[in-house]
Amino acid sequence: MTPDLAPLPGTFYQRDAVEVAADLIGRLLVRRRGRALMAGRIVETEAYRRDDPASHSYRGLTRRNRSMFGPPGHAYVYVSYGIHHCMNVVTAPVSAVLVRALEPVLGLGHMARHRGLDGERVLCAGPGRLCQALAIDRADDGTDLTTARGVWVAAGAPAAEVVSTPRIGISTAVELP
DNA sequence: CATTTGATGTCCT
DNA sequence: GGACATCAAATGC
Repeated sequence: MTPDLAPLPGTFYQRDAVEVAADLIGRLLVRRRGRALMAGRIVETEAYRRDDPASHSYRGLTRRNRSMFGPPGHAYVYVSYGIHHCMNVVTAPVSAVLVRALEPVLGLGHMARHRGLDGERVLCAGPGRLCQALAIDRADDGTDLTTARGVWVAAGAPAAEVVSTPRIGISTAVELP
């Protein structure tokens, strides 16, 4: 019953961000750091197209968002509110999908340790929390998600049904689903 | 229980 | 100086 952890191919990311955001639900976000192997089922995502005023790419290239202007299929990791890290997958064109929540699947002990928790059970619910659980930070920005190094996305079991809601935690362009 | 506040990198005006 | 794709702890009902 070991899940297939092979990375999804680059073609997966060569699509519109909204399409990729829906297709990511049910997939596995896999993290290997040294001997530690962790994985979680992606259960919540958010698409940020280039023409979205809430997207970091909307106002053009900066030092922070450089990865969003690179090839699809790479990671865009940024620092949020000066404290937390958030991880996106870059899609075509100059767009990205924020990974907002995971259902922990593999390496829960590592996740809990990275979170600095003992009894706490909220491991990966929230973009900042999941990056802390998987020990993802700016050093992982730009990682090629199509190779099994560092961090990547595996096939998992794509969700049969995906629901769309107003976006979470933003104040610009809140009307976009 | 709900609401407020403190932590503070990066980009904005 | 202010805003922000956040989170946890403190404070107020």
